[in-house]
Amino acid sequence: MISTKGRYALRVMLDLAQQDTDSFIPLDEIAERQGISKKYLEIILKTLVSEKLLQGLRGKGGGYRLTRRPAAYTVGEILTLAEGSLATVACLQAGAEPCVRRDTCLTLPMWQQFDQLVHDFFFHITLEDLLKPPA
Amino acid sequence: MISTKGRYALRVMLDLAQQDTDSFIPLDEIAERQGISKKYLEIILKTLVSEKLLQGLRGKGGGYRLTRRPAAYTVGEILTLAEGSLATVACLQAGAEPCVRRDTCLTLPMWQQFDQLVHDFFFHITLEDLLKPPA
DNA sequence: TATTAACCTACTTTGTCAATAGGTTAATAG
DNA sequence: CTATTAACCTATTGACAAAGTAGGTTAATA
Repeated sequence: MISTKGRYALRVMLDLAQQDTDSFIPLDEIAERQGISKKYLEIILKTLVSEKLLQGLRGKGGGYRLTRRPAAYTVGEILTLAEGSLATVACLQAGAEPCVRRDTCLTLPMWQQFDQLVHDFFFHITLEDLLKPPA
Repeated sequence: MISTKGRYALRVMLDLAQQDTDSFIPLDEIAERQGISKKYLEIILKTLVSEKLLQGLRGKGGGYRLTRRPAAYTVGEILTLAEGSLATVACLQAGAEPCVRRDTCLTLPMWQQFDQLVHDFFFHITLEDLLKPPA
């Protein structure tokens, strides 16, 4: 289950991509347009800025803007960043301690296969793909 | 992210399938074998019994047993039951109130597509598939 | 120098996950 | 019959995260 953090992050990135401009767009504007709490968005954008997916500029005329072309962002990287991880089960998360049952676990191969599927799906969709009207 | 509820439910069903017997197996045994808290398992099995995936019998010689052949259970149905839902995003859950943005949402088609993928994956794996040693 | 707007720290509220505790009912064995 | 077994049932707990709030600080521009 993807939480609001991931979904909001994605919507903000798309919102910025839609504006199609090089100037900075203030958070107030984005929050209003998307109907998301301004203060809450702040927290989410912080991560996106620190990981260089967005550039932030303070003061008058400031705001946020993309650092790359929309085609150069994958949905997977945005979600992973905002959510912390896209792993389906705890034992497949990045820093997980090795599971005691991993050698005999009948379900592990299935989870691994599914994780691969999830990865392939989200890392092959770019922001640009989502901008195009659905077929 | 699948919680312990779903993962434990699946492991219990597999455990019972592995025993390959018609007699009832007490929860104590399953819990011990799987290394899961007995009391916690009770809660999970309650759901599985009420939905007829398992049959429970009280008293001496009692316990739990499958109601069908392992090939007649899909992983999807077990997970959906234990987790409540497999929906990826809130707006695609069973009783969700219709989203205000659904007509203009750029991400909705992607979530729908992903949900379909998840469904296809888990509802085409049976308990029997998992019993076979991985290739 | 006033205003704008990102940045930063801290807090609150709500809810779920995971588990525990203890009692009640039903089935069997002696 | 009665003791034992084991499912069934209700309630409670602690920990943690999700979602959002509040208010102050820094940096840029007009």
